[in-house]
Amino acid sequence: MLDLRYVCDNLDAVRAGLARRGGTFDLADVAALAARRRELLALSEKLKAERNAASAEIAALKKEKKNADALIAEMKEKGASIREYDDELARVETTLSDSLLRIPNLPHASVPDGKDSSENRETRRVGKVPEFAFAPKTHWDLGEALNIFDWPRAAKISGARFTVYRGAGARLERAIMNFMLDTHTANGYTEIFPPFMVNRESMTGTGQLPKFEDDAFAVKNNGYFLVPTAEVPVTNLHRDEILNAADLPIKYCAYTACFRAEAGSAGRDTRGLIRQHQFNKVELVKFARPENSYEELESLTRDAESILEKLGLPYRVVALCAGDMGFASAKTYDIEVWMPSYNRYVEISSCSDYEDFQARRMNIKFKDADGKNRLAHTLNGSGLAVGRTTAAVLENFQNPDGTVTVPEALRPYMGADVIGG
RNA sequence: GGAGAAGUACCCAAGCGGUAAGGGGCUCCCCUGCUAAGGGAGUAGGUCGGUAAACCGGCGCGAGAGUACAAAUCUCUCCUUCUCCGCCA
Repeated sequence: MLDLRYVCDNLDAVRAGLARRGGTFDLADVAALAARRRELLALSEKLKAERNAASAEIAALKKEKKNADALIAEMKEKGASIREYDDELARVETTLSDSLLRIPNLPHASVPDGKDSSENRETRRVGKVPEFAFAPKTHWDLGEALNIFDWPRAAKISGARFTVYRGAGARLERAIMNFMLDTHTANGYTEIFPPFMVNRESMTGTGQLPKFEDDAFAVKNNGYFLVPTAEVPVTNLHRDEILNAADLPIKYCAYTACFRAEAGSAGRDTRGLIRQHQFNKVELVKFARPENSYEELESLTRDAESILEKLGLPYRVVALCAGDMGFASAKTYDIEVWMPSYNRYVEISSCSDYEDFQARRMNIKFKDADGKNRLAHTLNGSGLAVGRTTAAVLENFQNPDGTVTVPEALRPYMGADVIGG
C-alpha cells in the first residue's frame, strides 16, 4: 500500500511511476476521497470535543443533584450529527482503503523500463551451459524411466498439476530441501516452520488480497487460505509489531509446500515439475532498515544464488523491467536456471524489495535512534523453488545411460552418488 | 465438538454507567563514603487530524457492532488464552 499522504501530495510523480508498470489507475478519485475524509474528520472531531466537555458538565450537575435536561437535549442533537458524519466517514474510508489496497507499488528508479519479460535486463550469467554428446532427455521422461515420479497416479488421487514422488525421487526432493535450509541457516538465517494455512489478514498484508483472490486456494469450512508461498506466513510473523532496531536486519528462511490455483496458465508447462498446484519451496525473508534495504536485496539474491553455485547448476540473474514486476515489489531480480528441456533459462527464484509497501499494510515498524517509529522494509526471495531444482538437477546431470549423477553437495543428503543404474 | 472462566499500559492489578485506582518496573531528582535501603516527581502505547514543529484535539480497556446525553462498565457477534469433558496423530 502506498502512503496516502504521499500520493495526495505527489499525484503526478505517482501517476508516472504507475504508468511504467502499464495499466491505468484512477488517482483523482483517491485524492478527492482523501480530501473529503479530512473534512469529515474535522467536523466530527469538533463535535466530539464539545460532547466530551458537556459530558463532564452533565456528570458534575448530576453529582450536585441539579437538572441537566437542557444540556442532554442539546447533546442529543449533536450526537445525531456526529453519527451522520461518522457514517459517511466510514463509507469514505472503506472505499479509500479498498482503492489503495489495489494500487501496486512504485518501481524503484533503478528498475529498467519495459512492458513485459522480453525487456528484462540480464545482470549476470554464471556457470557453463552443459553440452551433451547425446540427446538429453526431459526431466519428466528421465523421471518416468527411473520410476521416481508417478503422474498417472497423482492424477488419479488428486488431478492435473500434481506429482507423486517415489523412491530416489522423494529422497532427492527432500535432500535438496534440507541442503537449502542447512545452507541458509549456516549463513545466518533463522529457520521457521510456519502453518500452511493462513487467515485473510495475512494474505492482505503481503499483497495477495484483495486483488488476486482467484490465484489462491481457499479452505471452504473456515475461510483460511493455503499458503501460495512461505512469504505470507513468515512476513506476517511481525505484523502489528514494533521491532527492536538493533535486531535489524532480521533474516528468516522457511520451507513450506506452496499452493497455487494457476488460474490463467491453462495449457502452459503441462508436463513435468515446472508448474504445479502444490510445490515445495524454501523461502528467504528479511526485515531491514529503509536506508540499506537495497544492499540487503543484493545480498539476499546472492544468498539464493549460492545454492545453484554449490550444486553446480548454470544460471543467470535478470532485473525485471517495470512492466513485468509483481504487484507489491519495488524491485525484483529473477534467478533463472538452465533447463535443457526448455533449451533456455527458467525462473527458479524471484528476489524482491517491497520497501514499505507490505510493512504499511501489516503495520511493521521499528524504533529509530531518535525514538520515532518508522516503517521497516520487507524483502524476500525463493532460496529456491525445490521442485524446479530437482528438475534442473536431473536434466543437467543426466548421463547417456539414463542415470543421473548426484551433485557433490547433495551426496551426504542422498546417501548415493548416482540415481538409477 | 460441549461446558465454564478470563483478556485493562513493559509486568501484576482495581474499577462493573459520569474525565482510566494502586503496586512493581523504568526515567529524573533528593538523601546518604560506594552499593543497598529510604524520600519525591514523572511515566497509556500507538494512531489520525489541525499543521512542518511546539501545542491542541479525536480515537483507544482483545476486535467489531448496538443501546444511551454519556460505555472499560449494559447487550449482541467474533477472536485469543486457560480449565474440565469428548474426539484424535
